[in-house]
Amino acid sequence: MPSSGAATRRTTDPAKDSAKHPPRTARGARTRAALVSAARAVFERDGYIEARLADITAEAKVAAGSFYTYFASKEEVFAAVLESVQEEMVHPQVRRMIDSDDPLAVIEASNRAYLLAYRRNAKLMRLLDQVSAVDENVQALRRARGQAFAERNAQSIRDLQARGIADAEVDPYLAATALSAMVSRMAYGTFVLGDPWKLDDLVTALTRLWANALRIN
Amino acid sequence: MPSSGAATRRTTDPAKDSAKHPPRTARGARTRAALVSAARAVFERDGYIEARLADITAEAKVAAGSFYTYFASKEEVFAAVLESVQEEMVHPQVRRMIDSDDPLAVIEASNRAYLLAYRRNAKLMRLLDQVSAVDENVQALRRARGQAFAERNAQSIRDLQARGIADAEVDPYLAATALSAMVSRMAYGTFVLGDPWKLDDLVTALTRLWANALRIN
Amino acid sequence: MPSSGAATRRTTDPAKDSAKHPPRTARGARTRAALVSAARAVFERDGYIEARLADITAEAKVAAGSFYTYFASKEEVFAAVLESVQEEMVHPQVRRMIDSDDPLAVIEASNRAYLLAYRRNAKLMRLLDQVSAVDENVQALRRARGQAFAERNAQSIRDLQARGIADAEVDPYLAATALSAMVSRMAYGTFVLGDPWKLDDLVTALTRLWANALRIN
Amino acid sequence: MPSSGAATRRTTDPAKDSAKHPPRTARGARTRAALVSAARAVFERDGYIEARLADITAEAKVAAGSFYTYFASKEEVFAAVLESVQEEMVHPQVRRMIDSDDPLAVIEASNRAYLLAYRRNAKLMRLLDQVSAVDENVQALRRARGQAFAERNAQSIRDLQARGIADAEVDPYLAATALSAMVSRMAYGTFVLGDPWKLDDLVTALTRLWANALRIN
DNA sequence: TATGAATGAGCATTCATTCAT
DNA sequence: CATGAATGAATGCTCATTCAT
Repeated sequence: MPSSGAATRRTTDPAKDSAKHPPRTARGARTRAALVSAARAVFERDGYIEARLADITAEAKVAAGSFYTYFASKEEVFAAVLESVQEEMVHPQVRRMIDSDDPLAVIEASNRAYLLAYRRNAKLMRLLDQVSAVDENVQALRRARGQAFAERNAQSIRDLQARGIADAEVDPYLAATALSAMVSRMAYGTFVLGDPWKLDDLVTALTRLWANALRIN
Repeated sequence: MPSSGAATRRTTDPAKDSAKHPPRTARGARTRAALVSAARAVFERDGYIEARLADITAEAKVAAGSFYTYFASKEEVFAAVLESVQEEMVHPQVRRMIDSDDPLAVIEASNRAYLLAYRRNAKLMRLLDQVSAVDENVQALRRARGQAFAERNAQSIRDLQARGIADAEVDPYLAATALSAMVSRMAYGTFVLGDPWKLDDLVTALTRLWANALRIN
Repeated sequence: MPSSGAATRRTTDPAKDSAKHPPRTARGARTRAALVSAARAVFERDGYIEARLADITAEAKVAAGSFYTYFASKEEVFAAVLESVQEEMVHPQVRRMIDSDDPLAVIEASNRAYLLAYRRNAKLMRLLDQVSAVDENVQALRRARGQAFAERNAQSIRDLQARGIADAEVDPYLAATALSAMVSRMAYGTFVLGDPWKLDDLVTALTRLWANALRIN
Repeated sequence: MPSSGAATRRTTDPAKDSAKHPPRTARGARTRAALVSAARAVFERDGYIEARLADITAEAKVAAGSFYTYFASKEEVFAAVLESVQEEMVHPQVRRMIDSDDPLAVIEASNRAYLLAYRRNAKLMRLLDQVSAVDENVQALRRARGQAFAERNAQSIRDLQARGIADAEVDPYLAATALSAMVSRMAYGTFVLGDPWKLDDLVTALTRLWANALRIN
């Protein structure tokens, strides 16, 4: 409402033409990048809800109106922030188990990698959690990502079951979802909420729980 | 709470007399109750952030100003809402395992009870999740509650370990936390986000994973 | 976006609940009246387009936000202004000619009355013209009013034709519309645009043209 | 223009070099033409008030800044648009009556020509009406044009009066103004507002009214 | 000349909070 | 206690206009 702002002007609302077209100039690219970077800083500092567009433009040392050259809303910059950190966001997964692999070692490595990545991006993860609670698009994005990982992990579990070294009774997809959730939630507690676990203890314990849960060996 | 660079937003004195003396008359009690009930409805409908005090007073069929007779802020009504549903909030836990119990049956019963309670209060749980992402007090409350349950479950695990029927290698408290997190997160996915698990399948699978994880038997 | 103003909040847009409910207090009634009166003054001074809600609230010596207690938009206050001057707006019409009347005298009287009323409300008429050019609702209102008068005048013409003292060849409704338009347009030119006609000359000339056009006698 | 109490809104120096020297190259001429053409399209589509310079430059496939190479403001492009359609704008008039002409036939032909021209340029006329309500220059232009036609028609009337075939009692200039207004207003109603008159009926009726009004014959 | 990014004043609108009745 | 009108700071957003390239 956005009609929002000044009086509504357009009678035809072209669905808030998103995307705004990318910068056509080097200067434009710089400004856009400054905005995305400033947005990340402000979001991480103040949280998504409290973040004011004015704070973002101030942080980017850019005029208030310039924001709208590149983004149509707070949601949109947030999406751009996510995009810009996509590789950091990559959810490390339990790699596909290969016959030759030692399953325990693979699980441990995966968990360690996941937790390290989480710790590295703890602020971002907190942010993502906040936004998910409020923005349906982000929530959907997050679910989709989670499901993709669950599916991969499910495949690993199927492999192990096929090799006869994992409990054949558990539903691979449900188990993958649940165990991933367990690890993810512990990472959240530790790195976002500040639960006082030590990384190595976490890795050891979660790996053992995970392996036990699948009755590996 | 953001230590934003932006100007202070609230003009209210932080030392504001919170807790607002309780109603002294029957009429006052009724009004207060109407506000709490309306607040819950509005919060569940619109979410915490979107909820306007005006909506709450409207829903309660009470004048806007009357709100401040009983509460000093949105946070405060929310606390009152939580208070009013405290018993529903009681987090069913894995009951202390007693020698005579069949551990598996106990775990299954606990999980089923937990999931049923979660399903019954799904709206509230979603709400709690939203508010936690935004209000530090609620977040702290939630953590405290979670830790209490974890501690109880940890004790159960210690018992099982002492009886020699659970993996002695796992840290009881960490395991309790992680497994509780797993169940809780699956409940959230299912009843809040709408993941399409069936209750019985969930109970069965989570119970098996939990039992396996502790190498029970 | 309306969206509009701050970020869009409601997911359910109840079609901009117009009407806002009338004041329930004497004070409220006074404030509302002050706003309507201020709005009229500002509209007449600055024109509809240039009028700022801030100017209106300032003129009414009322806080900016109070505007929205009674109106949802500029259009809505404008409607209230029109309502408040409804009787002044009453378009004097050519009264139904009765057998005993002297048609010429009736026409002259009607035209004089119309022109006087127009002169009295010249600012308002200018305003109405401006808004009609921009707001479809007002345009529709104006047309409806015009058509009603045309219909009455048409009936007068039919009477005269029936009595054999008006040109039977002219379409009564079309003639009524056209001759009313002629008078109205001259009033606009004179009292709004400042064409230098003298009232009596106008009355005389228009009456003669009108009577001639119908070949009265 | 409002002598509003509000702060001055435009920062532009009123002594701004209007008229912007004409294009010096062929390319410049093309760009200017594209802007004028785009402006007309946008004005007719969105109305003068709603039209954004950005829409015009977009429609012209020209950069935003290029606008100011040729025009200093929206008013100025609008003037250029009017200029570019000047011949279409030519208000067909009641041609000077020549002794040999059949006055009725001349009037009918003039009215028909006028109405046809109006129909052809209905969008433009609507636009002109809108802008007149807001821009004093355009309003003045329109009045001047109207007066010129009135003067010509007045001369025709004088001729007819001199020939003894028109009512000598009517003021030629006032009558010319009033009858022109009548026709013009009916054209507006029909072609802009959508009153359901048929062209031929209009021509017939207006011609008869006009002729009657002057007591021709 | 053309480009398109940057600017920033200007304005509408929301809503928690106060307070006279 | 209840009422509901008044308040006004806070903020998002628009768009004419400038200017470096």
